[in-house]
Amino acid sequence: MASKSNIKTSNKKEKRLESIKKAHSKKNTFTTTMEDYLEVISELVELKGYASPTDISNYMNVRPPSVTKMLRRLDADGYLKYTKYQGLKLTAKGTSIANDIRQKHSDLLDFFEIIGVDSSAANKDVEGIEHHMNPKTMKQLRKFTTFLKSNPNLLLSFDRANL
Amino acid sequence: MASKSNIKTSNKKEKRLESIKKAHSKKNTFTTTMEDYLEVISELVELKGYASPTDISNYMNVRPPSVTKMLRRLDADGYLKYTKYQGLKLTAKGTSIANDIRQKHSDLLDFFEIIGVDSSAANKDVEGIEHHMNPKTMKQLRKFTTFLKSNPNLLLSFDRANL
DNA sequence: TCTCAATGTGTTTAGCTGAGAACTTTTCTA
DNA sequence: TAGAAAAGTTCTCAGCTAAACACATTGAGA
Repeated sequence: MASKSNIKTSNKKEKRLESIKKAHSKKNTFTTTMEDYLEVISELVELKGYASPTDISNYMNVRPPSVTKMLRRLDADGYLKYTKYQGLKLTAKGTSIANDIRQKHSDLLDFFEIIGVDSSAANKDVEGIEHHMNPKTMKQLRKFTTFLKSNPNLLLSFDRANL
Repeated sequence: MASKSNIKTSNKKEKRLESIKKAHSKKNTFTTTMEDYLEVISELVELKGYASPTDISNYMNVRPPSVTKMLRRLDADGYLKYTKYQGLKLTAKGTSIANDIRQKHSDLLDFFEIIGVDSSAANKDVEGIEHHMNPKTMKQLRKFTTFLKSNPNLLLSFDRANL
């Protein structure tokens, strides 16, 4: 009886530990939505020097309360420094991620243009896939695109075949 | 006063209509997870002639109750015919989607192999992006891959440059 | 200084995905 | 063929993401 009871206790403890673990690991989750926010913020800063919640709300097509919530989260996770009513500033960590994703975006667009996808469709696809490409894969793609560009005759013959 | 009251009523009616609309449109949502299930099911059927909940559970890395739930959903939305304890059968609609996604998967793998992404990384990326590629983009990519394959010397010079 | 637009907060809603426990059905085997 | 084992199902619940509404607060310009 005593041992059975101990087993039960042990199971409970395990469950408790597991939920604590989950609760903590949650902190580290970085979602594609967060990535999108960082991308938009970085572009706004480049465009007009700052990024107001209202601007972000417009570009992300979400309501201002959602923006505030996300800004607090991005701040808590160290991607930017956000002081209410005072504006925000990307940290090194946030800047790095924003640059990464913007680089991916433009590299992918580049490639899609080369293979003849019209820019409207290309943009749509890129937004979907840019969050799922490993750095290694992007590196290869970049190499390949560079190679293609350095051999314009190849592209010309593809374009001819592609009529 | 009467008019104000009318406006309120009108707003309420609008909201009611909107929620009805949402309730109905919900039916049409098709998620990437559903697409994954269809893909796995289709592959299992090809492999061993049928797809049991346990098999699906293994391949999807989820517990059986989750599988049952998804099967009921896929049935309700017309992607397959599912009779409990009796097995399932993809409908034309479900087959078409499964084929589409499997085609995308292999075309993307094909391309990644050509540009020199190792198959482990390639597989991982493909799983992420296959759900986000438009048919038009895939068509162009397919054309491009075919073009490359029909000009092996191009690939050779890329491989040389890529050492 | 007062007002109004912008911004922030707390709370609620909605959806997706998944899991555990307990039960039912089917299958296997002794 | 009975009865145990395996497979499948149902019910209930939880975690997470995302967004909206209602309301409170702030601050900049008339």
